[in-house]
Amino acid sequence: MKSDKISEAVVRRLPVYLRFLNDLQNREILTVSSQELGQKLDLNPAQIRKDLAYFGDFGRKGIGYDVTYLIEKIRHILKLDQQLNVALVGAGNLGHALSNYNAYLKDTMKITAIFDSYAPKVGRKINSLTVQPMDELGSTIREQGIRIAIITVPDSEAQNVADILISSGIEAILNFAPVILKTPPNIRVHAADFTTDLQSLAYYLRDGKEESEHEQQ
Amino acid sequence: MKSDKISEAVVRRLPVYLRFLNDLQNREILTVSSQELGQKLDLNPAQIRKDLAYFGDFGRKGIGYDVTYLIEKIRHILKLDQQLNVALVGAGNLGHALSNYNAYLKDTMKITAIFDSYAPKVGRKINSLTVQPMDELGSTIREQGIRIAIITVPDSEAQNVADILISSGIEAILNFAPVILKTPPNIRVHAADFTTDLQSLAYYLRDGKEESEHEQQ
DNA sequence: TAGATTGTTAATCGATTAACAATC
DNA sequence: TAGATTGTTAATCGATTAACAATC
Repeated sequence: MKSDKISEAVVRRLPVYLRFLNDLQNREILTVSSQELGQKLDLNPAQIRKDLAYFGDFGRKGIGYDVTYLIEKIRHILKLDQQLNVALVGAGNLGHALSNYNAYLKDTMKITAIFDSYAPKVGRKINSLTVQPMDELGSTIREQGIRIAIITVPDSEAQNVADILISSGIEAILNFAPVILKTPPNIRVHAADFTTDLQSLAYYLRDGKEESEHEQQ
Repeated sequence: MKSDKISEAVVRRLPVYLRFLNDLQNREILTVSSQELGQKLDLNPAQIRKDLAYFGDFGRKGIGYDVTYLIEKIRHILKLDQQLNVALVGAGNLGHALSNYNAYLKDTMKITAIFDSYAPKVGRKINSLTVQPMDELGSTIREQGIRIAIITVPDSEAQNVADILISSGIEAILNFAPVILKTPPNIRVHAADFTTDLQSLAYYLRDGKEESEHEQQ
């Protein structure tokens, strides 16, 4: 059955499926079942079948899923079957690191513009991209048809940068700054804040006596 | 009411509360209600009260929560009231970037050792830490009492590094490599894979006609 | 045909939210 | 006292899992 509203949990699993399917394709495996998929990805096979069935009948009863076909379908669902240019704001160490992932993201998604407000950084080259000043942001976004931005500026600047991005027409933001951005409801924001990840990880450390009853899942 | 098993969703919100409370403390605000908290963090006030109540009665009816007291409590729950040393494996760009967050994490969590398997990187300095070879990993982890590790190596090496870390006694891993690590159930792993974030973000891009009915939440 | 595996409905489980008595 | 706000129970909502008919 098609459409309904798709939950965020489902959407977040799709890239995970895609990544593993690409792997299978590289190993020239033609077909995969929800059971194998579930085993490798630590997910319930019924969940995988259900996730995929939201978008169409991609499998064949008795057979499983054709790897190449499913890749194509998921890429389409995620809109990765078109070139998506990404802007990166904040040319610090983290921004620098992320721009290296261009190769991994292949042709479909690519950081094609880097901005920084700090004058001495402007004009420097990062992997063949030249760091641009913030006042070129609007025009570059329009020219390159950029719809997604990554924020890697210090937290004190993040909200301001987000506001500028949004007024320049950006639709989605991946925010690495450890702050909660206030944005209009039609802008999609994902938090990629590793300090939160790290701190929640500490909770699960074992600690001798009194709390050894929380089973770490 | 104390204990029960705490869900992961609850644990992941605690660092978010903590971050905002630190903010309030810096602004010398003494007290906060679940309503204000909910407003700023985009969460339901009842959820916040319930989350906190799992761990104790931290609030005062009619008043709210004492900021300083609540910070202290959450820090204790997350085990951030002790020094936690963190190992970082992979001295590439991303590893380099993360080591800069030491200042942000304050005294409680700190990257205190960096490892890399690539000989020319060994011996280099990154923010006052010297990159160590992989064969010093076990001894350093023991000496420094390190219990948490961050993996920032290429995906092809990630599983191998994880195995080494686990056999050296690490309890929790923050994994930046875009692979699903196979680990024993008593090891806590959080995925910090920004390629997944980015790809799921693309799903929510607007696209003219046929799919304009998925409301982006 | 027999075995495998999907798509889907129904059952279960868990998390979020509403409501309110207790109380500062 | 009146107003505010907690902690907690009950209601709701949503997501996961089990089960199975359909079918390759």
